[in-house]
Amino acid sequence: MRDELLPGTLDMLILKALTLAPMHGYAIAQHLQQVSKDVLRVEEGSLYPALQRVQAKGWVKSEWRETPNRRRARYYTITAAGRKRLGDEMQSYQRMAAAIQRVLLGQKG
Amino acid sequence: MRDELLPGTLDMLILKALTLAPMHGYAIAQHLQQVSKDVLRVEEGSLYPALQRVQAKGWVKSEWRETPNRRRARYYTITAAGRKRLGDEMQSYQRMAAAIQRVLLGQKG
DNA sequence: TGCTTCCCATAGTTTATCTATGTAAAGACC
DNA sequence: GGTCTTTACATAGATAAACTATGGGAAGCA
Repeated sequence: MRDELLPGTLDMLILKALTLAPMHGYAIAQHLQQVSKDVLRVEEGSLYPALQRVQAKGWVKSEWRETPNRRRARYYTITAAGRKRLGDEMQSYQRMAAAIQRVLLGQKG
Repeated sequence: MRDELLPGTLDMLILKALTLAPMHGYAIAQHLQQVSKDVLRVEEGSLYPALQRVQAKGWVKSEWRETPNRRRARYYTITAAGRKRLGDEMQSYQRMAAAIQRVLLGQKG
């Protein structure tokens, strides 16, 4: 197991965060860390490549804006395709998480 | 999300399976698939490298034996270090799985 | 002036999994 | 006797994801 993140879940978590509001990268990381009670920590070296990834797939779009603090930041917005994708990923994830629980708890198949 | 497995969980699942009994690779794959109700499918190209990985770390040991079918197979047994490791990995996994659920369900941190 | 926080980004490495492929033996079927 | 399926192990090469390390810059505060 890695340290701060379950591999394969980052894109999903990013998309989920963006359903609440358009956000810049830094805010996404803060949000995930806060909601997860400090369990999920997204390194910048994971976050920004991931944002480029999901944008390249058409799941989010982005634009430069000014933050409330008067700083420039790239705001990401989830697209319709992104919402569709999020639904698929969540379903797949829940399926696997439930399956793993069955294995770990030693329940009968 | 990948297709058949949550990345980062395979070693843990293998170790968990081996707490039930020593098993050969093929049996481990069958066991995981069955207990997970066909959700978890471990490809051979993932399984055997993983078995070498956990053996190299000292979490399992192995020996050639004869199966009930009179075939030769390499049986893997979990070690004390492996049980310790399994406990750590399960705890870490449960922590992250719970954190991800909080994000996906939109609960407050 | 210097420190901290906010914010973006990339290069290079590591790790994990998958695809594809090869070997081989047992048993069933024809 | 020949073929197919199942059981069983293994590796090479590709792909993808995440990490470490590093760089820049602007705002605000001491």
